[in-house]
Amino acid sequence: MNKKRTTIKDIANELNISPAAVSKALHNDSRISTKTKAAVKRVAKELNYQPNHLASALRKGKSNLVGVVVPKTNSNFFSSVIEQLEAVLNKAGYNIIITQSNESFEKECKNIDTLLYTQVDGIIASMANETVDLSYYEKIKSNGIPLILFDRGENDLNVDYIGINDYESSHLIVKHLISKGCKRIAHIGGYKRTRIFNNRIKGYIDAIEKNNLPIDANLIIESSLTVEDGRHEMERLLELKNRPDAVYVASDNAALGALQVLNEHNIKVPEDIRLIGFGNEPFTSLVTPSISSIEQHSKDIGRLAAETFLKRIAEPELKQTLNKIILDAELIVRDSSR
Amino acid sequence: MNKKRTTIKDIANELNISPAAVSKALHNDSRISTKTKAAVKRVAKELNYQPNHLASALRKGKSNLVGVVVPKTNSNFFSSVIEQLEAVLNKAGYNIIITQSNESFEKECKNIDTLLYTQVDGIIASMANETVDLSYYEKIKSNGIPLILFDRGENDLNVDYIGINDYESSHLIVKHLISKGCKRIAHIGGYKRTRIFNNRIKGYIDAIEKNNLPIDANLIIESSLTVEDGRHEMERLLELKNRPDAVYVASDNAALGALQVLNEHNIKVPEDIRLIGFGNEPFTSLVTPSISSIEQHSKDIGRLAAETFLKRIAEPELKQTLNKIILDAELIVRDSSR
DNA sequence: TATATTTGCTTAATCGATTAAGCAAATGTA
DNA sequence: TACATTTGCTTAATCGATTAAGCAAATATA
Repeated sequence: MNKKRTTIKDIANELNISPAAVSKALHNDSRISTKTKAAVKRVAKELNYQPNHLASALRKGKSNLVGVVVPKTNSNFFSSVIEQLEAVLNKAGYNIIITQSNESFEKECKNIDTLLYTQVDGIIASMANETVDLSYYEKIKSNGIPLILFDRGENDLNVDYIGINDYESSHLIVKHLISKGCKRIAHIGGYKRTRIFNNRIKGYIDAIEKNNLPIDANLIIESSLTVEDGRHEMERLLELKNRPDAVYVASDNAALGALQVLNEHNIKVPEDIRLIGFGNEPFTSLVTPSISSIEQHSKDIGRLAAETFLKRIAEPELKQTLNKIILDAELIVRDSSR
Repeated sequence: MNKKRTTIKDIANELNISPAAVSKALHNDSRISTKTKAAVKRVAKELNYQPNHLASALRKGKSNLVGVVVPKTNSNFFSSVIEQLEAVLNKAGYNIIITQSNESFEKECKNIDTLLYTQVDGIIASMANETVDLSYYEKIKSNGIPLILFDRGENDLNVDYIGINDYESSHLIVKHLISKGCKRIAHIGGYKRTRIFNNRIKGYIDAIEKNNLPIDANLIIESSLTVEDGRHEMERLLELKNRPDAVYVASDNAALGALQVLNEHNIKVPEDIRLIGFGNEPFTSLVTPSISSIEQHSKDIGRLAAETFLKRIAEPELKQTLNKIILDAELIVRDSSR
């Protein structure tokens, strides 16, 4: 077993030239003869040379690593965003380090520290539900590396952001439900402190008012949007004297929980109550009845986030400003609201 | 904005001592006085010193990064394994780089190259469905860094492996179904070339024979186990003159597809046909009827994989041998087979 | 008191690749 | 022919932290 890895020095010795010449040859420097380049590349292959990334990263002051912070990778949305990030960034010579916050603020801070410590060249993040204190994100900015937010972002940070139009999504949903004859539309939403959920709530309220329906505080609920939350809040809605005839849930998981409860109570969906989720996770089309939902264009978001990062790296003189890319959301109508 | 980061040299200058002393003080070397250590740490804090990971990694010959290769992060199984890997390895000072193969052999090879190039100290992997050629994994071994496989592994590589007892799982399932009176049990499995799926098939066949039921080749199917495959293969099973009275599907996704088809055909589950999946993904308890499945103990697998890696690092003299940790699987009985 | 040991630091080499500076030979230009 | 430029390489410094080797002062031991 060859204990030691091949270095440029080994190649240099083999050919009786200097390591510097080898380095330049491998980078196709114009001041190296074609003959030498060929020889270097041949020997490099023979000795199975693998460049030492740490050494060049140290010397060049950049690691070619991009840190990614997401709440959890097990949703189709995040894994699909990550897939695109990887595809675009790999092509540009970057690798990504993925970390999960599990929706915990504390874990998120640890992850950011870890990434900064690993000398990443930039961070692409989507915030945990819990995150309100932005000091750790300010830390990234003051470190001088690009910070790109997606989906769960925050205007106050004044950085690049890519997401969908949450406010408009709510309008799409309410309009659709009203067109189906609904008059009492409930909203099981996320917490207002998270900007995207706040936008969905605001969109919901404005759309209801715009369509001359009354606002009923009992029909507007904030939660963490887990399956369990969906179950619990749906049970509560069913206890109301005046039940809703439609429920707009701000996540597919919570919508799934709500659907279970409706099924258990033998309430017909969509006939008795119409249901709409958010995120267009694959299971929405697989459950019975299938759940209408909002497509978030995860692939576009991933691609745009990666491209935005590369743009920042290419033009570091551009000063960081709030630069939002907002994609149009799309309502996918399925059986639960037909 | 402080362009330059603080280095040990800056601290050394501030205190008029050598950089070497600073390095030792920060590592609590016994040959540095308590006074100096305190001063160094105070100044390090004042100047907001962040150690340069690349430099120490280069010098020490290790990056403290561990590469992870999985087919896709969007299942609960893999994201849960990754969560545990991260937890255990972070505690030991390692960070992880996650890559997804998307079940593509080509992508998997690229990922491995990328990880080796990034100088990871080890690789923890679960193979893509497509992977048959093991040369890339041999490349990892010949690189001298530990390789740990989990779930989708391969005996021929002679490395550490952590997984559940697939063969025994099939026995559990068949036994359970027979206890419910089933006599024609079908198996929608994965491809035999993947060891775990082959073991499930062998376990299924042996269990059927052990219970004196006839083997019917029409009831044994190989596929990629996606939702679509589950749908398609279930349709085919329903076309048989002699329909099965139970279906054991080797993945939850495919089981979900099968369940959809059964629902669409108004075939009652479990009364007419019993159904069992594999993996215990959260949605199995959420669909109607809920799907019986095999719990794979993802958290244990993640923890054990991480610990195995750390053991290899701690005792590099131990020579790589086939070292399998096989966990007992657990059958979770739900409505689809009750 | 004379010698041995310990303490607390410094010096300098090192990890491997990159790159500014420089030099000799080859080639071009007047 | 005399000088300028280009070509093709070498030398040596550098990135920042670590560490073997060494040295002087302080302390211990006989």
